[in-house]
Amino acid sequence: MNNTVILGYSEKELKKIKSNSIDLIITSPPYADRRKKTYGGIAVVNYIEWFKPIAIEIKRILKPTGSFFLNIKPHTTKGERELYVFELVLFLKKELGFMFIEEYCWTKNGFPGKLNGRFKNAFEPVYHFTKSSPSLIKFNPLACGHPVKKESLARANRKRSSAPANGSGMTAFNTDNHKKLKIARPSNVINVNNVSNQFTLKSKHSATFPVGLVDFFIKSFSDPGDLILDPFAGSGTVGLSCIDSGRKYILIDKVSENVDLINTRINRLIEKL
Amino acid sequence: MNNTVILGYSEKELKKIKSNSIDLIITSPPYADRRKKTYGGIAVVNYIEWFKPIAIEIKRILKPTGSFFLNIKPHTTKGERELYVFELVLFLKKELGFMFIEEYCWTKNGFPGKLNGRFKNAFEPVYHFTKSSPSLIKFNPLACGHPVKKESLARANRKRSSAPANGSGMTAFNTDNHKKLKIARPSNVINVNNVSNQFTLKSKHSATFPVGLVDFFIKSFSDPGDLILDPFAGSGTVGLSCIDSGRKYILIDKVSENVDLINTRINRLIEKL
DNA sequence: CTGCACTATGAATCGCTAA
DNA sequence: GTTAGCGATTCATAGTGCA
Repeated sequence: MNNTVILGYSEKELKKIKSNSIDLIITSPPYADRRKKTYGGIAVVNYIEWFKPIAIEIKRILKPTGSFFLNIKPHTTKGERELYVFELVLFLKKELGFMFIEEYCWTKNGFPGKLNGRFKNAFEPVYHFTKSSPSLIKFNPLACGHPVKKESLARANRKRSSAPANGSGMTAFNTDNHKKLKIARPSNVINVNNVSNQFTLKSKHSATFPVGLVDFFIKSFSDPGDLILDPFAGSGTVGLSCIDSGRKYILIDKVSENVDLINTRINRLIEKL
Repeated sequence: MNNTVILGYSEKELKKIKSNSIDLIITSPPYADRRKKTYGGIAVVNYIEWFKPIAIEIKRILKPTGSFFLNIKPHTTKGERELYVFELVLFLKKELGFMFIEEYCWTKNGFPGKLNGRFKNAFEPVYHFTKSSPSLIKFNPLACGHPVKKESLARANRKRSSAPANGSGMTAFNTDNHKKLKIARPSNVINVNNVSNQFTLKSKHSATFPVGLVDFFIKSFSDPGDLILDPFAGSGTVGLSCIDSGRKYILIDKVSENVDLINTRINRLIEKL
């Protein structure tokens, strides 16, 4: 069951997947009170209950070395930001037994919008869960590292006139990381601007995450040949990232227009290669 | 009781402050399991219980038009990020009756650390609470807006050859905001790098938030002459921001070295003016 | 005045060691 | 066993001094 796009309900389709068989799961499920036309619009008060059967299957099919990334941000109601996402994260750890590793911050160019009672929203969280201790998790910390800045590198290569005043600090600039790899450790803030798909797609699907964001997690937390799953595939961005990086994918969506769109995008990418 | 620096315990000192008298409260309390030497190191399991009496007083003394900003980020334990901060935010809303307006994201240059099992931490949240509906809250949305980029302004002034294909998007560029004020609406992501205080302070106090971050909230959510409170003043950055922007301040800290440090920094700033 | 060299440090994180 | 404390690692930045 590799490189498949499935039209169906995740709560049913995930049951057909073998336990401990998926290397990485990354998804942006429908947010509460959103996408009413395509996904029915889950109410805030029902959100955890709605997500629970999905989460149980995710935990079952994820490999012990695997990671689960959840992108979700609550909307505002009458000027207040909803808090069901915090409750969901707590539920996944305390009730379902996931380990909560980290919250990443995806920063983007927010929609300018009106000068109303709040600033524009320019970030979304991505929550990172695992089944086992993080020391056992597949992790390539420098896969998405950015080049060390010129000044830092220059300083590393410069001859020291004297030892540092104390034991800390400057010693670091003589490490393999700087001198050989020239790659700096990435941070948990990932800046990828939203891209409009109005010029590339004739579709009404609102773009979820951009491919650059998905790339970051797939490259950092899986290896080529690994199997990646997105149970709410939307426009199929996860599939495109997998093709680019040599991973296999399973994409599930219950909306047939989305599945058509995914196949169109994938075929177009494959033709290019 | 204006422009005062108080040596004392916040849970006691706040009781002396009149109800509905403070325009804005911004603070970064000691995080759980941190600063054991100066603040005793509150355990994760006791954190909400510890913060509750402070929060009750904050709600009492804050004006109905006022805002309360809380900067706190949980540490990691054995590779997992703690979740007590999410529980605290839920508690403040559900049990104490605060309104939760927004989560802001402060991005900074993270501590490099070694190439272990996680990326470096380069952001902290700031949670925004109020006592009343956000439509009643004091808010200057453009106080910290940055100038509109040249290209956006050019587009706004350019004559449209045709109406936009759909109702969204381009219309925003014809607003007063762009054409008259030439100020762009700020976002909820605030990038202020940490600054070393090695040359400005001979002190062991680690700088909490930088003055640029405090400026952002004080200018956006209060007016000149307003009264600002920081119940965990630390090195007194909130006081410096108030002096710069013409606000009055009450700073409280239980560590006498911190109070000395605050007075030194304030006196030095006043001498410069 | 500009530019470059140099330094210290940041609510970091993990793992080892001593108590 | 359990925990507190300390050492090692690491990179962007701003202030300072000097050419």
